[in-house]
Amino acid sequence: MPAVPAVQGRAAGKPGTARRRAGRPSAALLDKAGITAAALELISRKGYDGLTMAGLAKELDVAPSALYNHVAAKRDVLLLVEDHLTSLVDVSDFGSAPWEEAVRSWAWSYRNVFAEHTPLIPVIAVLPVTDAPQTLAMYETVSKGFLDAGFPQDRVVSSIVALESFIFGSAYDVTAPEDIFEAGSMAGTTPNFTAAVRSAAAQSGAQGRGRPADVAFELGLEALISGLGALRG
Amino acid sequence: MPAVPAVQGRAAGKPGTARRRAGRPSAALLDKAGITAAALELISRKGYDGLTMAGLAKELDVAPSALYNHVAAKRDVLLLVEDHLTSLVDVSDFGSAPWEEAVRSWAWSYRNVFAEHTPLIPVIAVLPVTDAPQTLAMYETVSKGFLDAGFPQDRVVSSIVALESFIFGSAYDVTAPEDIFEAGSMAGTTPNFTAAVRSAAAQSGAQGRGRPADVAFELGLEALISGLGALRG
DNA sequence: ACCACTAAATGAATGCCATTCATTTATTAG
DNA sequence: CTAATAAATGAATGGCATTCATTTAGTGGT
Repeated sequence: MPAVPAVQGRAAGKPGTARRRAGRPSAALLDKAGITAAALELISRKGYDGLTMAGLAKELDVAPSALYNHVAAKRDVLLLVEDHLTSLVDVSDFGSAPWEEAVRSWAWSYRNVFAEHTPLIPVIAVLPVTDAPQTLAMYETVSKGFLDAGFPQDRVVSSIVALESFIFGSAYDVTAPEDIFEAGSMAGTTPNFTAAVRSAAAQSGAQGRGRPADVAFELGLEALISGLGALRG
Repeated sequence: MPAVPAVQGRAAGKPGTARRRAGRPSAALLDKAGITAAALELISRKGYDGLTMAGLAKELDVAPSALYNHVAAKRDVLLLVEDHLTSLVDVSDFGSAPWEEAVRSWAWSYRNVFAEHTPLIPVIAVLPVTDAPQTLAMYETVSKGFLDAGFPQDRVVSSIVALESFIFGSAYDVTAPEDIFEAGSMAGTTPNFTAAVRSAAAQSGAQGRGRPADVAFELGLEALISGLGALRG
């Protein structure tokens, strides 16, 4: 177990750098924190398509196979990233603000964080919480907020799951192109839909309303907040 | 353009079958409908991991490269499958039942169809409707339902998007393992969450309530229906 | 009737990717 | 001191989507 892992990356592989010889180095080059940081850096620079085990290894100035001493598979890397991102979600209003407001700020923050990381959503959705301590911590804070707000204990998890489902779906929506609903040559066959799309576009142009994805998210979130809020005892 | 494409598959590649010689065959072996059908068959048999271009080609008794005369990339195959699945979504209550009920049956049907096909969700979410005629047709029907129910034109699209986001997120939830929320060794540090999880499990065991994913979906859907319903003029 | 063009197939690459394994070297436990 | 373990390299491996040259068959124009 490495006590204090060495600084990682070291100006990743300058051309002239002497090749490291085989065998265990005196100080470990890798650890989970470093792998996570490098993965995030790589993702922000090249996107999720650019996140390959080979690319990650290069970022860390290490052979690809070295990564497998620390993670069993690429999925584990995604898991590390996911858990780190969850720690960025703002839960601070739980305990200090009314339930409605706490949910509102949590949900917006949660959506915004994962809108940039939608490839993780399939991973999260199936991820046992045991494997993700930060994620578990978030659930604890949110659960306490719901219980303190008077939710019956047996409705808390379902309510959170419902909100989360909406949040994940909405995160995808953020990544959609602006003109996703333009029917093009088919417009003639879909008069009602086409009119609705045009009307929404006109609205968002004239009014000071934000991006379509934000409008839909606000609409759905407020509906969920008031609908779920009615469950409180 | 093939007038009447030949029956496809033909007991896919019996060992003894003579190898087809190179060159264009008299009757086209492939078309989009056949590719779609074979893809669905393959998916249902081997799942989305088993849906490879090579596997699809084998299913159709054809060389992999032949597929590229009909689709530009694998993404196009997914698109064909997506559009076909959308045609299975039940929109029949729009026009014959009250708005609330129509939305309810549509949403359940939509979720159930895509719960088996979550790998398509990232594709759908970014898919311009022009490329998917069945999907466009669904939007038309649903839009008309909203307008007839008295929704202001400029809120229709946002409302549908909000519902869809919830539906997609909930489809993932269906695929989650039952014990996803078991905190295991960390349970001690998350008392509120752990209690809520146990309480929900007890409820669903004692009561006749369905799977957790169904409970959460119903909860969120009813909240959205009543929240969005308030927008009607 | 001929000929150029296009459509639809084969089969052989190509390059990328995650993962595995044998090997080497260093640290640690008994 | 020695055996076990940890952490690195480097060389496979097998699967994957995709491309390209080639072959054959239909089609439209003169």
